[in-house]
Amino acid sequence: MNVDERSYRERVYELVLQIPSGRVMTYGQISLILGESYTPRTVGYVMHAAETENVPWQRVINSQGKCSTGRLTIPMKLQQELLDAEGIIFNEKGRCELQAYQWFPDGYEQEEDKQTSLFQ
DNA sequence: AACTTGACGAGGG
DNA sequence: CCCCTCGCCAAGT
Repeated sequence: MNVDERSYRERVYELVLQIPSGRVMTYGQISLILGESYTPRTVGYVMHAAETENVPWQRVINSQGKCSTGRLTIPMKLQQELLDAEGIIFNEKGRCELQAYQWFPDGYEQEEDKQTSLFQ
């Protein structure tokens, strides 16, 4: 019951489980929300075991809007295909528009000032 | 107990 | 855009 008794991994999974289909979060974003000792790298470390834990691991990508699972067991192609099936569109370079797909939990919405100042 | 290894990210060239 | 370096820290050896 106590939140602090949950393992490092479970806190990450609990957050990932909340990501709606067709939306994504980044490793850095998750680390900022969980705070303390969580860093983008450790979040990535946790996620490599996520496929066996019944969590939508494909909805976590890097800050550039790309999948980065290629080096280990999971082909990047598979992650892209799963996200494509959820309606996410990747360009030729394997990148998607984070502005369109990134999801923020309640209380962590992106500040609007930043979005309006980005004229890309 | 020391050392290595990353599903990362920001910054600089 | 791509490539490199460095900081970060849990887990595995």
